[in-house]
Amino acid sequence: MPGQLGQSGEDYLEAVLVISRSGQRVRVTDIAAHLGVTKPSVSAALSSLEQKGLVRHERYGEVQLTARGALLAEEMFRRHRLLHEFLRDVVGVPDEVAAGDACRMEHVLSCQTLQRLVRLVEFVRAHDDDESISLRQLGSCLESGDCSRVPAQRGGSSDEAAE
Amino acid sequence: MPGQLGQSGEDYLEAVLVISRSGQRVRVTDIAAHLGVTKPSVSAALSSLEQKGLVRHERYGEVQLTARGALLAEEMFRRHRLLHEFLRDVVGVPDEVAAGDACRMEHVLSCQTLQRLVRLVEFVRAHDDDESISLRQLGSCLESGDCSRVPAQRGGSSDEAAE
DNA sequence: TAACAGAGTTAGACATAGCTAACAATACAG
DNA sequence: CTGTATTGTTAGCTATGTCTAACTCTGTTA
Repeated sequence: MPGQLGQSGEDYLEAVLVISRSGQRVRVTDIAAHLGVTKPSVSAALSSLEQKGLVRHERYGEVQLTARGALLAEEMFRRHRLLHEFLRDVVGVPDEVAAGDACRMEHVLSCQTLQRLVRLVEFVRAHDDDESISLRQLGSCLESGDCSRVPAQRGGSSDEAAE
Repeated sequence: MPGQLGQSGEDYLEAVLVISRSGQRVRVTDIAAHLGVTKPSVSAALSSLEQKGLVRHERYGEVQLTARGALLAEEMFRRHRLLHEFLRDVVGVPDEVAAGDACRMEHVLSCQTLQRLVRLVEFVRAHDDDESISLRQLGSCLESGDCSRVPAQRGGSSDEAAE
C-alpha cells in the first residue's frame, strides 16, 4: 500500500527517519552504515527518492524528508515496530528473529492485515493477565476494532499502522 | 531459509508443484498462466532452476521437479497454505487479502516464526469453541509446541511448515 | 505430406539495486 | 592557507527478473 516505491526505497526513507530521530544529522555515510550498503548505493537511492519528491538532498549536503516523504517514512516505521512487537510478544519468537522478519514483512503486508495485527497486539497486551478469555472474544475484538478492553465499549486505543 | 533462490525462483518451483498436483502435465505455458508472466520469463527461470538442479526440462519438453526441487516446492507450498490460513482464520482478513499477503510473506519469514504460526493456527482451531482459554495457555502452547489440545499432552498434530 | 496453430526459444531491451574504483568536494589541523 | 582525512559523487560493471518481437519447433489435420 505504501506506494510505488519498492522495498528498497522504503528502507532508505525509514533509515532517514530513524537517523534523524536519533538526533544526528542525516548524511550519506550514516544511511549507508544504517542499512549496510555502500555510499554510491545511497547516492543513487537518494536521487531516485528526490525525483519522487520524498526527500531533499543538495549535493554534498544533508538529507531531509519532505512532508510526503515523512508520512511514508512514518508509516514504514510504525509497520516495522508493530510487526516486531507482534512477532515478539504475540508469536513469541526471540527478539532478533522478530527484528529480522519484521524488516522483511514490513514491505509486504496489506493495510487490512496490518490493522488487524494492531488489534491483535492490543488485545494480547490488554488481556495477558486475564485467566479466562475465549478466542471468541478475540475474534469479535478483531472484528469490532476495540481491542484494548474486552467487555465494555471503551474507544480508547490509538496508533494506527495503516494507510 | 529455503535457500539462495530468491522469491522468484521459489514462485516458479511452487507453480510447478501446484500444476502437477492438479493432474495436468506441466508446460511453460501453464506456468506462465499460473504466475501471470510471459513465456520467455518462464524459459529463463527454468534454465536457472535447472542449473541449480531443482527441475528437469528438456527443450520443448515437460517440466519436472527433481527430488531436491520437490522438497523445496513442498516447503513453499506448506508455507503458503499456512500463511493463508493464519491470515484468514486467526487474523481474520478476507480470503483474497489473505491470499495476496500469503504470497508475499511466504518468501520472507524465518523458520522459527513459521513454526510458531503453525502452532498458533492449531491452537485456534482446537480451542475455537472453548469458552474460557487464557492467553497464558496460548503462550505455553506456543512454547511447548503442543497446540492441538490444551490440558493433556496428546502429541496429535502434524504438518510442519518449517525447515 | 504440407501447412498451420500452438508452444517454446532466442535476442535484445529495460528497470532495479547492488558493487568497486577513481575522482571531487569539504572540513579540519597544523 | 595548505595538506590530509573524511565525505560524496561519478562511471562502469554485475545480477536478477521482467518484457516484446521475431523466430523455431511440434503435432495435428486436411
